[in-house]
Amino acid sequence: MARTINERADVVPLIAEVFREFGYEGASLSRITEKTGLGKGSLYHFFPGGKEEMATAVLADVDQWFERFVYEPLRQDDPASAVAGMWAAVDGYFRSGGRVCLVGAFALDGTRDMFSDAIDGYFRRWIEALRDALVRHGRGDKAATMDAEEAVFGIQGALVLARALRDPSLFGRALKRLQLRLGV
Amino acid sequence: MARTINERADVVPLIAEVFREFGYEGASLSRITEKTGLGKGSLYHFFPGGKEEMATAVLADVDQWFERFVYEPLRQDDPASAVAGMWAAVDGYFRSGGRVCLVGAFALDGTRDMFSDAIDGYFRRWIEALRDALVRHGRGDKAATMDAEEAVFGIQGALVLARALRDPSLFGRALKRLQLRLGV
DNA sequence: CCGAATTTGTACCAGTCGGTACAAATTATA
DNA sequence: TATAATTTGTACCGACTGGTACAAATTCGG
Repeated sequence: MARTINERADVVPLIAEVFREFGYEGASLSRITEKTGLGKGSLYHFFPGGKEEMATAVLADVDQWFERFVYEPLRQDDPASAVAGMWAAVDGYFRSGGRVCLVGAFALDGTRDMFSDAIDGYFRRWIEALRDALVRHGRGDKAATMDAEEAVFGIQGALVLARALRDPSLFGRALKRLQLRLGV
Repeated sequence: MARTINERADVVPLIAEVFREFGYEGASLSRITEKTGLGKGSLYHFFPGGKEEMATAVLADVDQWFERFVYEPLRQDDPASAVAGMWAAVDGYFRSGGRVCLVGAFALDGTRDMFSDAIDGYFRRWIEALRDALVRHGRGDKAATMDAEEAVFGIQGALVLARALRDPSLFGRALKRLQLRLGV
């Protein structure tokens, strides 16, 4: 019938927003069609696997972003500037606390079992990349692991709390605090 | 038809488990029926307001538990022992990372808007009670607030990460770390 | 400009959702 | 034991769920 300018890649971030806002179960196809402007025909053309494939695509998209702007720099760049870049990237990505972590949200309920590999990989590689940078910066192996874990779960908790209290500014405060703790 | 030993109060924790496991949207009445062994008739007898009233009751139950075993001691008991008691209570309540925070889970998706007062109050009173204890212990006002915030969002983030990585032991490590940070 | 491939809207499906109605069964009161 | 109040199972409701089928519209290759 019609050809719009939408490619699959253009739609993924829109679908991501719906998942972020309502969770996997709450993200109904009707809400997704509403947000994307695509009918079921187009949606199932792009994602023959339906809702599950949409979520997989969204998770892959998120993963790709972090891989490129966070993990890879942590592994390759100068440790100090890579870590500094991480805090900036994270603050930007989560809109200074106004946005929630989709992977963290999926992890909390039964959705996790559907996407456990993607969810596990996202956090594991984040922690490993950060630990790697800390070690290269001179921190001991054990301490670096703990520090990396603390930074990552600190970010997740700050997102939860900022949203629960409807106080995005808490996220910025928390990032500052975590940054100081890391001492890099 | 039948009279079982179930009182409303006995059913609430069971319903809580369903919400914890599947989230608000994913907790269907059929799952709740299955878990509790109660038919719709009984369920709507106890909770005329339906699913929403069940969630309200569950949140009130959680709140009551924390008020009694965490907030109240923090406000009234000797600061050092109350804070120590908090870590023990939290570790026990969340089953050393094997259990998720229902309030945190609700906070992350669209469910928050339905129960924002309960969610907001749970975290706000927790932080305030902890700050209060820290101040009585000699910490300055500003620093105590930051410390309290960090402890609470640290716990939340540790729960997210422990579940995401399927590694409950991470929660214990995190609690230890947060406890040291607090220095009480 | 024509035919093939792609893209899309719409109607429809069975299943499940939360919720209601109500009679039957059980318990409590006397 | 008779009766009133409580508790419960079940059938049913309209709405919505994710998903399928398919023909019409559009775009693209020649």
